[in-house]
Parts: sequence; C-alpha cells; structure tokens
Amino acid sequence: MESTPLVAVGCGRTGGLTLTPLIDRLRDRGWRLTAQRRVIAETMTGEHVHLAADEVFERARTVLPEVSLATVYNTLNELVSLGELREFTHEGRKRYDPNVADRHHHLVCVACGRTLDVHPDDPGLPADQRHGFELLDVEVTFRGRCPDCTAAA
Amino acid sequence: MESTPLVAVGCGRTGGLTLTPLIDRLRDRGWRLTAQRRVIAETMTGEHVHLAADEVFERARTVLPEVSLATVYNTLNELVSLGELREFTHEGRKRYDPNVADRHHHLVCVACGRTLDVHPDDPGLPADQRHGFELLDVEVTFRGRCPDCTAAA
DNA sequence: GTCCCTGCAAACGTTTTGCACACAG
DNA sequence: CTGTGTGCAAAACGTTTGCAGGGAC
Repeated sequence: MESTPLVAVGCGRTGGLTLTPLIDRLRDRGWRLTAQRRVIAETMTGEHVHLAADEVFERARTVLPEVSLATVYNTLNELVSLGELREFTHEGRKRYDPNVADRHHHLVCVACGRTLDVHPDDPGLPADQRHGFELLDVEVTFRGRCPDCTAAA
Repeated sequence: MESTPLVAVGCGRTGGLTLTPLIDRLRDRGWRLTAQRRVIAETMTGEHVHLAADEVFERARTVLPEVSLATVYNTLNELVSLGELREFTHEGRKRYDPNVADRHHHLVCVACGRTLDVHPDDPGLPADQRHGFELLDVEVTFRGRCPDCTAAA
C-alpha cells in the first residue's frame, strides 16, 4: 500500500474539538470500505481511546457479529501503516490510539490500565548522552493511580 | 553441540562507582543459590544490558548447558519481583535491565534494537493534565538510529 | 468482472504451568 | 531431611498467515 502524506489537521491541542472523522478520512483516501472495516473504524473513533485488538473485536462484534478477530488485526495493522492509528504496547499487549493529529504522550493507571492522553513538555537528551544516535522520536509514559483506584484502595 | 567462545558480560564500563554485584546482593538476601541461578544472574550483570529472555537463555547455556528456558523465565520473573531487575517491553518482547539503583531511561535504535541507558531531565506533568492521578513514575524512551545503522544506510 | 477483503483454522513466537525429580540449606 | 528449584513438555497467550470464497468498486 502506498503512503499518502499525513494530513496535519489542527496541530497542537484539540481541546475536545472533534476532527475529521476517521471514516471520512479513509473514504477520501479511497480506502475500500466494507461493513467490517467501517465498524472497526467506528470503534476506534473518539478521545482517550486506547483499545487492544481483542477489545476492539468484542466491541465490534456487538455491532456486527460477522466480524473475525483476524480481520480486526489486519485492519488495525493497515490503519497503523496508513498513519491513521498509533500503536503502543502496554503490559505486553499492543494497543491502538486514534489520536494521531495531536502529538501527545500517555498517563496510565497502574491498577486498572486506564490510559489518558497528556501533553507534557518533551524532555531533551543532552548531546553528550546521544551516543551518536540520530534522534527520531520521544515516547513518554506517566504511571500513577487514577482517582477511582485511589478511592477503592 | 559445538563450543562457542565465552560471552563476555559486563563489558560496558563508564566512570561510575562500582555497585554491589547482583550475586552478592542476592546472597545477602538469602536467595537460594543454584548453578542455574548464578549463571543467569551473572549474565544479567553489567551496564547497558537489556536482554530478552531467549537471549539470556542462549548466553547462559554457553556457560552452563544444564539450564532450561523455563528456569530462565522463572528466575527473571523472580528477580523482577525482588526488585533486582527492571522489566520493559520493546517490540513485543520483554527485556530485562539490571540497572535498578540508577534511575534512568532508554535510547533505542529503531533499526537494530540496540538499547542504551540515558539520563534526561524527567518531564513534568502540569497539574491541569493529571486528571486526578497520583503520579508514581515516568518512563521515557528515545527512539533513533544508532551510528552503525546510520552508516549502513 | 476484477481485486482484494473476509472468515476460518492452523501456525507462530513468547511466556507460563504441571509434574516428578534433584539438590541446597 | 525438607523445601524449593529444576528440566521437560504441554498449554496458554497474542498475533500472523494460507486458503477458498464472497463482496466492493
């Protein structure tokens, strides 16, 4: 599949603003639209969505029982290749984040796994610690305990 | 079976102070010491050591063929529980870092997976983005291309 | 009609576990 | 001697893939 340039819609914070829906962007790109793909894309729409493949599968099948786990994996991988989803790993399971327009990091609850998008200042890496590397990206994960889990403890 | 040259562990030296070797700390804690456990612990000794379980297994078996992969997993997990190793995930595989005394983050080559310890200033998370979480930890991963892979490209 | 997307199931790589035996303390 | 660490093999996961059939364009 070829890669169309990433649409930099609304750099910076979104502040709750809804961007062009994933479905619409995909249609515009000529993505072949099937019932399964539509349901999967709709499942991945929203803010603070960080689902693992089997969670996407469970949600999708409640809407469309005629969907298989393999298709969920295939579709998620394709959306990552297209740059429409970001993939990250939490506790050994891959998770998918639809928020690609807005550069951000993650705040994870160590107790329940709930994950939120946050925007800290990116840390720098002093030149004397770069070991000759060409820096491409920084990923920051804050770990903590969410209000619900703190209350329950 | 062929005999492979002995793999040197703990070859990375920086000008830091020498800490109590892992083995000694474990003995002091009354850790039951067997040949397998000793070899695994020795494999995990050094700086910039970020091995996955099967890599630990391969290195350990060159020294002690009477070691099984299950024991490597059991031992690594126990050392993580004891707080003597840190576990992190890179590309779906768990890796283990013996550097627990020194708070640090990671610089990973996206091409070859080589991982180094680095010490950037920890990013802060503005109060208005904490979503009520009690912050416990920050994990930072820099991704880039190491000198060798840059030269090869 | 042509592709390519789909479901199914099997394969895959990693990690865990059940069990009888061996050995450190 | 006792408790627990061990090897082996099988199972448990999450993920990918091969294949025949079906649906979007």
